[in-house]
Amino acid sequence: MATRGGLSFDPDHHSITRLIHHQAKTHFHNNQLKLQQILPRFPAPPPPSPPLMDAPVKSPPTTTIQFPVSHGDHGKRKVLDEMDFFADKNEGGGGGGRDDDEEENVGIEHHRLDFKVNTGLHLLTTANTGSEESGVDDGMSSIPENKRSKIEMAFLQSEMERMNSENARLKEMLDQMTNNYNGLQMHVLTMMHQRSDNQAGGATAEESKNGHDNGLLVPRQFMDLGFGGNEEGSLSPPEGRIGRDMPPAPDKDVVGGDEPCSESKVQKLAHSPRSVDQATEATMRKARVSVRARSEAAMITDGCQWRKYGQKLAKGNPCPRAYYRCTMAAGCPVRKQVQRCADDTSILITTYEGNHNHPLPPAAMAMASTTSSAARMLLSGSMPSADGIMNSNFLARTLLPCSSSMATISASAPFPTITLDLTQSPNPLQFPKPSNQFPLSFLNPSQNMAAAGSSAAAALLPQIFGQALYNQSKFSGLQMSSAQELDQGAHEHLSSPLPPSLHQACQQNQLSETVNALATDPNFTAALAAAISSLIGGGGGPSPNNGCPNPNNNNGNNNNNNNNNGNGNVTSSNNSSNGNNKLNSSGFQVN
DNA sequence: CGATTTTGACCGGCGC
DNA sequence: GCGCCGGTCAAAATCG
Repeated sequence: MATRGGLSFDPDHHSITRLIHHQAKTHFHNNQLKLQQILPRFPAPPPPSPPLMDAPVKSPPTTTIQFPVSHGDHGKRKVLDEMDFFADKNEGGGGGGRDDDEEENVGIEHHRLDFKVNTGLHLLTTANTGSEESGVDDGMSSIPENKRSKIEMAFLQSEMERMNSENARLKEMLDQMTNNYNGLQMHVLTMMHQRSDNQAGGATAEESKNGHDNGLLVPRQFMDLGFGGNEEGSLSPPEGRIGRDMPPAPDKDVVGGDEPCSESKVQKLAHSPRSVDQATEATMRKARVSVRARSEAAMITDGCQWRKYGQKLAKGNPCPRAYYRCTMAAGCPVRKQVQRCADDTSILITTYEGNHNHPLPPAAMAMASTTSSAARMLLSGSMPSADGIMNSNFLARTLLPCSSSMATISASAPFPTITLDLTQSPNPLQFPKPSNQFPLSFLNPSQNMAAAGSSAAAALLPQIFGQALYNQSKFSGLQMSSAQELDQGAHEHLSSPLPPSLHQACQQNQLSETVNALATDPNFTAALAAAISSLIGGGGGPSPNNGCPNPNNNNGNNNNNNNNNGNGNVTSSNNSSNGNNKLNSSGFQVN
């Protein structure tokens, strides 16, 4: 490694760029030698590089070797040259800037290009891109030092650009393959699950009818990812059910939150004409999906719009619990509770209940599909038995194939609850680190990510947590008929400020990396939190709405109306993050 | 001024 | 029956 092709590589510097440079030059030199053997008609390249790099200098007339150089002499010659070598197809397509007098050389050029393409691996061939650079080597001795260094610099730059783009392409491909793999895995698992359900008599025809019990579910134009609109429609008045607008009685009936798993109610419903559906619905509505995510924000981004309707201090947790209901549609019964973990206040626990009865934006759909799938599977597994016995491992794998340890089921009543823990590290095999993956990632991973789309990351910071969840659900493969649809949705969701390439890189690479990084890299998490804080501008950062209150919740915990902490005045300090609440409600802001 | 948040009060289930 | 507790209501306050 120290020496190659007669050039010495200084191991002390460990300069990758030098190495690349050296290898490229070596390859090119070899190719040039072969060229000269095979195409004796063409004289050995006169020191072409200087003209190549220092544009204005006389360029050898029609010397074929120089031909590519003369193509796109518009300043960014490097790139054009590179493109030329790869795109002989494109070349034929009427390459801009080709002179007529050069036409006679076309055949020769193609011949030569073909040869070059066949001389080695694609990667190496591209390394030869600066074929004219060969002249760099050849004429190196006669070139002034500064010119030589210039040439080398330019070459290195072009090399790096090329490698970066290649790196991005490879990443893309790998991500797609990963997605496909996960999707297939999901399909297999869900089919197995379906079969086992059918055997156990548990997988209901209802679910199948509704198309909710397998991973092949069609998105249903974003409609009610939980139980179909039929159920919600049948149960819920079309509108005016939220908050003050809604008549009290129907609300409670519909929400059913007041009767935790009461069998009497289920039985009552079972006797009604809509018995099975209703019973399932009633139980379903009580099923809860809890998402644990490490976040300093007051609320994770799930794409929905929420309105806070209450806050209390729950027993055993000094952090207040906030109650939200979905406000994206008038009658949406979905509610969620947000509370920080008592043990680790950096963990935000979001518990969802119910199913949306309205269209959802893609980002929201991802979360909704994940949670509603979790709830459905939880119920489908738990309903037949009183204890809610089911194979949690299977469920976990089905929900989160990337990390089977991330989903846990709480057997504790009153509500069957499944917890998706996004605070744990996913299986590293699912997302190999870029640095291991791509030989050209001589940047450290964070740099790599930054290179992939740092600006995009900045633009997406408010969504990253949601995107983490989004990707999680994406890889779960639940509810989505194809990864493309999710991708599309994500593209729509992310589309605005990004150029296509960056957009795609961001979508397919960065976000998945982000998920990984979020779970694995504490530094990244910290940086992310800091960035979010700065974005929010509050600076106060980690004193979110539901952040643990100051320890002055004197009266302690167990007052009837816990939210007032006993004297009603303290609450304002508890909720001192008032300003934050506003932002929270958007559902697209991680506040 | 409408939308949202705050917050004290209220309701209902549950355990004793 | 009583108190605890989780959950919700709804008037007042706040925000944009």
